[in-house]
Amino acid sequence: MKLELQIKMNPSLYLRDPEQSELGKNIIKHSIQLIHDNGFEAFTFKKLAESIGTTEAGVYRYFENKHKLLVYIISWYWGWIQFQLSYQTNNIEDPAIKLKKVITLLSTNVVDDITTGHVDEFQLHQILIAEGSKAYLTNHVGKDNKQQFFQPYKDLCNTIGEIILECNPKYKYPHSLASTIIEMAHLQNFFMNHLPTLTDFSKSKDEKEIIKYLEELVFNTIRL
Amino acid sequence: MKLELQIKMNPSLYLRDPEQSELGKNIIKHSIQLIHDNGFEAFTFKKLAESIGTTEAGVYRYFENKHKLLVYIISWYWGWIQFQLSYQTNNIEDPAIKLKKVITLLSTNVVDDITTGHVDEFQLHQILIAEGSKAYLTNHVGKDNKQQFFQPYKDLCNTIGEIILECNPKYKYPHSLASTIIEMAHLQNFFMNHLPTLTDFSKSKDEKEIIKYLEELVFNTIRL
DNA sequence: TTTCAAGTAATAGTATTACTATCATAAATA
DNA sequence: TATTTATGATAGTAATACTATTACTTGAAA
Repeated sequence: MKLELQIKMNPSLYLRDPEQSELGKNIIKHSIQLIHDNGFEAFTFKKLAESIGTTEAGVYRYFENKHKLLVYIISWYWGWIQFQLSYQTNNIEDPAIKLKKVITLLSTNVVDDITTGHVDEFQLHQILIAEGSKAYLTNHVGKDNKQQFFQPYKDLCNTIGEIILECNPKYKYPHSLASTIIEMAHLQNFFMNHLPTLTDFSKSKDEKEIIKYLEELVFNTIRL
Repeated sequence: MKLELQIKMNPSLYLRDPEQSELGKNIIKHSIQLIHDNGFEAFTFKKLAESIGTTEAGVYRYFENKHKLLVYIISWYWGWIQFQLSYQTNNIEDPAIKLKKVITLLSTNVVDDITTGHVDEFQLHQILIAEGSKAYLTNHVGKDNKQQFFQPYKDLCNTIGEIILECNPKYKYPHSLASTIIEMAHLQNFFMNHLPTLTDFSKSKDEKEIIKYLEELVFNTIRL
């Protein structure tokens, strides 16, 4: 039996639900491919339409603009990470082990058993590293936030914050530390591969080094 | 006597040196104003030209495109921070005090004595918070890096790394910790103001809280 | 004093992007 | 069978990101 994972998305992100049609699924699939290959700036609905074999207008029936499409796939990713997290930490008692799982999960390209159809999680992880912050670094963050576009990110941050508090109930900055872990897992990876002198992992270029760095950072700050 | 601070810029960033003419200085000044007010995405050379009272072509004589202009003003900022850092830590022996100065410098809108003419450092700090990572989060990072566009950032990161090593010569991740400090000083500030549930500073919205958080993070991880 | 180059301004034009609108047709559904 | 719905095909617009051309101004060298 194959399990199908469905992640519930904020309907304000789309005009027509891309999960409900072949064209919709193709839009998601090819968006991930194209953004991964050429970056978000070079990504246009015209190129996307050509790559799918539909027209620009066809894409616009699903997504108002490319920013919402980016937020959509990023939200999907956070939902998926949230699931992975609850799955992987299920039945684990020790919060320190849970927190280590979190760090590893965020720092690694997870190879997954559970099928998610048209979504390539490896490419999505790469997109998050290079484009993730573009979802919120806009002059319309406030508006987007009011529409709950960043809820999956916030939920994840809260979940991680709770694990941090399980480790040390007196720690004062669980949310900030959670967002630091998330962002740094990605950013140190980007630096390691593109601006290596900003890190200490340039020789090995190994994600495990990032994990070690983050573990040291996190566990030293929460054990007071 | 007023001191004039001149920061040497990478000539590959511009076509004509903006420091050498009134129009050039106006381009820098109004760019900072416009990017600060409307964000980098909404910023165009046409709007810039209108705001200065010149033409689009006039701007293109100085900068090839708006990305290079962004990198220019960001590089200028890192050069300025580098100067502030050496100025403020001059004659200080204790590396821990130096490191605290670093954290405060990066987290705070510095009000400055030394005149820098047409540049508004307060607005620049805000630009760095919201747009800083867009300088390198592109599909042409590699090319830009080869042209040394990120040298001022790297220099700063090395300087901070050295201070970290003065605190603890055995610490294994001085560069990664330095880039973490820099990026988090900005990102936690952005989150505090725009996505407050990702931080623990939402009530006070006070930069001093960020400084405390970062100090705890940094000093707990380097004292092993 | 002329001239010649460098800087600036004004205007026009192009390719691409980010959309919107319209109409036809095929498939699903009532 | 009628009708809604999704898609496809085509066209068009406003804005963006440039490039090119011409002409005027100024200041320094010949």
